[in-house]
Amino acid sequence: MAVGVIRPGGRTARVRAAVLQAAGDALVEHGFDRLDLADVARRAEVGKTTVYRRWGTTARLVADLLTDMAEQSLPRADTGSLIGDLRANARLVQRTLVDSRQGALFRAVIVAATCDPRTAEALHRFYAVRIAEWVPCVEQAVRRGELPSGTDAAEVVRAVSAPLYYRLLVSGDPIDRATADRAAEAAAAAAHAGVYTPTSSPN
Amino acid sequence: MAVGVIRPGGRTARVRAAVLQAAGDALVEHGFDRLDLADVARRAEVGKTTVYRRWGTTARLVADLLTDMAEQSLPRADTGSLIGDLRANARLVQRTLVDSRQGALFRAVIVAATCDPRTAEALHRFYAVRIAEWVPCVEQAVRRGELPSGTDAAEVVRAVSAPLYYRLLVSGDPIDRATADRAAEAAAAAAHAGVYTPTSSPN
DNA sequence: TCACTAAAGGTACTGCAGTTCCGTTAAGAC
DNA sequence: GTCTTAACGGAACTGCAGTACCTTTAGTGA
Repeated sequence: MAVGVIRPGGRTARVRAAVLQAAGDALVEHGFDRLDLADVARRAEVGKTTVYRRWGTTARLVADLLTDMAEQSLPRADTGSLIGDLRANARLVQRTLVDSRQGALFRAVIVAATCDPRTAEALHRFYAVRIAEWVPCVEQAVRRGELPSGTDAAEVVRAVSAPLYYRLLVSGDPIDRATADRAAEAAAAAAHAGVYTPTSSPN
Repeated sequence: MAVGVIRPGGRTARVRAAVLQAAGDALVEHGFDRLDLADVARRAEVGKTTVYRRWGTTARLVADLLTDMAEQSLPRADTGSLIGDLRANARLVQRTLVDSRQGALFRAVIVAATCDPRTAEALHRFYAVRIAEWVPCVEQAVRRGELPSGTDAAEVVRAVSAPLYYRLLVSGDPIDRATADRAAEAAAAAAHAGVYTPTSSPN
């Protein structure tokens, strides 16, 4: 066998899957600050040396978890109207952040990103993928004439999520369905008013 | 002297001030994850035992730092128009988050809040104070007839900050002045459309 | 099926964050 | 001033996260 050949098949992949699963569980239970690689190894029934060798730090393990999460993207909605699509997106984000497992996981992952540049990059890629998935909703609305042409679609999608993440991380206010709907309506209203077109600057 | 008397004067206050200053410096330099109480003690020229005894953990030290920060609130603007006031607020937040010291400090403090419930409470109080400071801008706009009566003023103020914090913590997109202005305009447009009135649900 | 070696596993070690213990300093009541 | 004790300080200790080193397992080309 040739020297330096990478072996992704079988065991290696199995170990990665087990460790990422265990890492997710540990993050949900203790949060990122109490994440211990030896504990992850125990849960994954894998040698702790392996975890330290392949990932090195908790932040880089989370970065790998994120690239894994980015691959399982959820499909966007297509309700036929902008507000319907944005509301569907807002409610999806709301449900995710409120869910005890997913919410804890997202919080942990965002914290991890502030500790390591590579993890931050993985997080930004993850959200770039998620946002790109919903961009067509806004582009369709522009084509239907619901929104001014030149509207920055990605910015509209970001505007829907922003108030929900703000509550999760900053203000601590509850994230209920009404909040989600308001976030969708606010983004739609601002887009209608032409706030997200590059040229205009109303008032 | 009576038993159990608290001694806040002189030394105790001096130690607290020195430690909080040192904690801020350390947070800006290393971030919350690499915050070491022994290092803080060294910077503050204070015994490390003292820091461990009075604060115990890094998260609780940050909580104390936050209550200290909440006391030095910045005055709100009064430009005479809603969009003027909101833009002033957005630009203030933008400058704060972009500033290398303040930005790092806010990031660290938000991370710390995810690690300890008491720190989270301190963070939420801090933002409650900051938001309350700007609420009158929106209330004045309602009185001037710029916005529908019944508008949730605090929600409008939160809506201005949300996109900026979303970029800081989640998407990683740059936070420039144009972003700040757009955040202010979006909040104003949504408020105009009646999104932040409890009864209505446009569309 | 065999030979080669990438990758995993086990165990003993080390450094340092966090604790304990006890002596010292100074705030504040009288 | 003087006495009490809250609060600080130094130094030795401990437990565990992270490392080093060597052995074992199993993926893959021939």
